Amino acid sequence: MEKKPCKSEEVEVRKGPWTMEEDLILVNYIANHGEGVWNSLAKAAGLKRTGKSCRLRWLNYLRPDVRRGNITPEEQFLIMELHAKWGNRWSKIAKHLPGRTDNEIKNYWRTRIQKHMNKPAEICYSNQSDCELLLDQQASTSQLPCNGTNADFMEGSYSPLSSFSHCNNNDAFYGQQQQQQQMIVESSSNHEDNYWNMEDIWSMQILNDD
DNA sequence: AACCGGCTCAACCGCCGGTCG
DNA sequence: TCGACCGGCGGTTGAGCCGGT
Repeated sequence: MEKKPCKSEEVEVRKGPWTMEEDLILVNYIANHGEGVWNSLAKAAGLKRTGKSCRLRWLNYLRPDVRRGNITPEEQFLIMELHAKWGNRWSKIAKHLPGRTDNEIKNYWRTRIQKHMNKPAEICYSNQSDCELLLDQQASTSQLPCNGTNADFMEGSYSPLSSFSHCNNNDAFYGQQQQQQQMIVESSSNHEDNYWNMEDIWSMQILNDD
């Protein structure tokens, strides 16, 4: 009874960046068994990771409906509007941006929006015109990383769905995957052998799924 | 070409509330 | 009722990338 429970099993807990093998194991396991108790899942899948780490990796990166990069002007407007309303309630804000994670929104806010907060026009953005003012400022400083152009947005011709219309697939699940893969391919075409994208992960998962 | 500083974002940390035995 | 466990959340960190000098 002197032995502390579980301590001996905590010896080997991996931290740091996830490897492709770990991603594959996690995706494969969830595809076959679904999400469950994360600590148990980590052990059952044979991952030397904490349940928290697995959950975070799945929710922020591996989940098939995660959209990555290319925050659209409308999303930016929504983020600013909801942040003005709720403050740093990132998960609450994320619920109103399908496919976006709280972590991504949080990062986006801190790196792309917060640094401009000293500018007077950005202090109050409770309506569309305020947002347009901000977007106009950002356009002049080339700070807007998005698919749709500012001109599209200003002229009202831009639609948040239009950038993804090529993915209008009956199978929403794989449509989102394709959309995600395309974005990743477009944004990181110079990745070398040490990198991989969700196409790699999911194609391997599909192969292993039978 | 090398160095440096700023930027980005994946991942971790610590805390809190809910649930269950 | 209480303690252990778990998930969720917001804040923070650090490695890698990139552009400027």
